[in-house]
Amino acid sequence: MIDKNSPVPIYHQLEEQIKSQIENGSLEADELIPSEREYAERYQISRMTVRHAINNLVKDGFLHRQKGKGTYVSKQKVEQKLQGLTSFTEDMLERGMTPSSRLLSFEIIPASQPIAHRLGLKENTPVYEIRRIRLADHVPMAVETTYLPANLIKGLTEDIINQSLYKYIEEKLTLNISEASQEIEATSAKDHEVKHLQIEKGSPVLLILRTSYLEDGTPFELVRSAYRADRYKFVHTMKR
Amino acid sequence: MIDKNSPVPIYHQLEEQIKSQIENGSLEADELIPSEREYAERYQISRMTVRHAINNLVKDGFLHRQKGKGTYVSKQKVEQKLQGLTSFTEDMLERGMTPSSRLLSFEIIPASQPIAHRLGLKENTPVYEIRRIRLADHVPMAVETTYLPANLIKGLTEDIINQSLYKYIEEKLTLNISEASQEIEATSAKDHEVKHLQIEKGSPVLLILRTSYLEDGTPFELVRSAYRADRYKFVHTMKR
DNA sequence: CATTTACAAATGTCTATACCACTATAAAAC
DNA sequence: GTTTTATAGTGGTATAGACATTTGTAAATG
Repeated sequence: MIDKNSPVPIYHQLEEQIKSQIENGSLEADELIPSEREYAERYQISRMTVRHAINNLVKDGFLHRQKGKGTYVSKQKVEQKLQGLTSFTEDMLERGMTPSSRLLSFEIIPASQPIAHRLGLKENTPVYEIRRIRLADHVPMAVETTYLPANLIKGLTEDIINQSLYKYIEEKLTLNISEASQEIEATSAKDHEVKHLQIEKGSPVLLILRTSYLEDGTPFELVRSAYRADRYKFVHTMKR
Repeated sequence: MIDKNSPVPIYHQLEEQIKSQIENGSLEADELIPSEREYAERYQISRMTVRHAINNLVKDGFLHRQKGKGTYVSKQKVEQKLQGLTSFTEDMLERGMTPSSRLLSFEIIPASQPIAHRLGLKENTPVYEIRRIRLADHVPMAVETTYLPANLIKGLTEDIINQSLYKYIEEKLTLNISEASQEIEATSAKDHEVKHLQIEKGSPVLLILRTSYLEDGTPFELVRSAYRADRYKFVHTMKR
């Protein structure tokens, strides 16, 4: 079960083991899992290592602790997936749809004041501007405009943004994407959105403005998306 | 600085101290904080205790670690507040507005199939149904319908929901609120929403459907909110 | 029988130490 | 001068033990 000589840390092995026992049902919801001391004894590992594993599972909502009693398995939530910061492509694949894009424009422009402000740049700093129609199963889903600081996200090409921008940022540029903040509102479709999304004039659209950050807090991406309200619903979870 | 005899844990004291140093600027963004060994030496505490404190701050996005180098202060995000699961009242106060409510109805009804399903109940199980108009600075902001399992959230009164429902659940019922999942979409206002929100027919509204969970994963609340799109924007952050 | 007390078991906090992997730099070798 | 090698410092993992706090139960007490 636990391989002490494996390069993968013991706490992570135990974590995965408990998680799979929850998922395959051998540990049921509301059930008390073995105590920390029992895990430690059973696998001949330290109790602190067991705590490390269990703490991670508590943080992710799989378990919850009760002092003096023990650690219980939490019920599976209805929306267990589709959380966290994802790209349009990742999002659509999760929903079981086939994502594609139609590129409207791709250029470097000087940042306007509001865009510069949100990206923490000086006005007129060069930024990539990428305008796209996003499709799901070949039907227009959203019109999207992305701004990226050209001095930070270097060497962008059409190929890269057609593949995976996040993958490029994380693997080629070795930058750590940490989090994003979003503003979500409802509006009526503007003229160009009516055209691109093939909807009636005045139809409601879901407007999402996202600012994404690297690990050190630097904003690296600003995305304005206008989604067809009849085809898209934003889903997320949040902690108390 | 650190009081070993305090009933508040050492790791928590250190956590608060570092956090306040970040907030008052004595630790600046991108700066390397003292090493774990240095904190341990300086306060004569164990390095594991220091790690406990730092890990919590990393989890909350105040710091980020880099193996072999050290631990850095992260830049403050623009939207640092207003994250996490909050009530309408908490939300409005954060936004600097004065919240109030107008109760439309408050009764116990048998749960319809869709409501029962989302709350993990059998059909016709009794649930509280609370219909309210939510106001901010005395202007209608949203119409809201809340469903609560009557067998779980016992003893509800009008007084309680006019005060703080979450406070009642957490303190009087001693239940631990853990998280919520939300579905957010844009629609056109229905007739009754037009009336209650004092908006034009066909105006866009932001529809939020929230299911809230206790620590053990039990759903305890279902809320359907229709917000005036011209006055409300939903803001949140999410981790990669 | 009811109440109090004692105890066992669980998680929570904390210590002191050890070794690993990674990074940057200084010293040594070429 | 350039390359290699050693070294020191950092966070990452792991150990073995100690005591505190909370909870439930069993035993002692009234």
